[in-house]
Amino acid sequence: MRYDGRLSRMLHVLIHMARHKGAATSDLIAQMLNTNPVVVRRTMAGLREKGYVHSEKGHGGGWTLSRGLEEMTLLDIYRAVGEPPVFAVGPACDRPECLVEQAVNSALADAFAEAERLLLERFAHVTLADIAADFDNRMARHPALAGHAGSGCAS
Amino acid sequence: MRYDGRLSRMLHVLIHMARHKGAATSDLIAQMLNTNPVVVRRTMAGLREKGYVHSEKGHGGGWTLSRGLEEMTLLDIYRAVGEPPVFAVGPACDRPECLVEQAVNSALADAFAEAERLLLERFAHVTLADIAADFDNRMARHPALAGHAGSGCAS
DNA sequence: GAGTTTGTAACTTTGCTTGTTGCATAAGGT
DNA sequence: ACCTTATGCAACAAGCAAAGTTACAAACTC
Repeated sequence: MRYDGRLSRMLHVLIHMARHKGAATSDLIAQMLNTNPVVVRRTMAGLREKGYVHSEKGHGGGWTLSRGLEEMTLLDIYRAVGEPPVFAVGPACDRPECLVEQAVNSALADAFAEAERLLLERFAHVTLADIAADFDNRMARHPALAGHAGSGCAS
Repeated sequence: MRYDGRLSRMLHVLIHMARHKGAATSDLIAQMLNTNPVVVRRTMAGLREKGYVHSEKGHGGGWTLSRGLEEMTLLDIYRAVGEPPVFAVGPACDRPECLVEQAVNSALADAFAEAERLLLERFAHVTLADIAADFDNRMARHPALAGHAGSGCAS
């Protein structure tokens, strides 16, 4: 089963936007993510609804941040992209009649709930500014890799 | 993104097998899971390789447990079904050149690693016998729902 | 008004999981 | 011996969800 990369991609974009002067067009963002502008609009729409970004049409339009990176946590963005299911494994069926299956689901659900709680709690304590700071550290060590170079990710 | 239900299904089957006299054929198991025998063989093959179950051909053949439920943990079975990825969300790309993306991946990877550690540790402490005991409790409260009734799970 | 850019709907492509079919292999029953 | 019952396995088909694509309307700037 393949990963849902929306959270990762949006974090990536938001931090780039913070370093970008003026509005970033869907086209520009799509190039950064190696995808296409329609997909960008689709995903960014969620962030706009929650008030993290703003979009403007027409000449000079595009996307801008509505607040500082220190005011956005991983949890915020996770929720804004639609709170995709965290776990890739889960119950085979939601309302099993079989009592064995109920017992199995219950055991798994307990374990997953605990892990999810830990994960989201951690998400809540990491701001995008923290990640940007980590980026600055990496940048200081490898100044050559500053830009995006359009290379993105081949995978 | 849809769940991987292999772990759940195999737990379900193993507990049924423990209550079943003699070998259970792939066909019988398939009916319990509302699937078909080939899929059962495919998945059970992993458990056989790890030594949790045994299969025999021919008349009276089928699948049998190779050890008691108290000697199998959730972790064991999770590993036997191929250690499917636990998380449904993840990095958009594995070896990003972009330093921003590296910082993002690093932040996410830390959080996921911690949650996964917690989850697997919990898995290691739950035996199938624990789940079977829970089943017995449910059974005591709802004796009418004892069997499978072939209904399985419509979803 | 001309040129940009987002917004959105509909459709196509892609990748993965599951389901299905077909046949070889092995064991038991008569 | 021969037939029936099973697993083992490979190859193919179907279904589904995410991503990509196309097309066009709406809104904004110059």
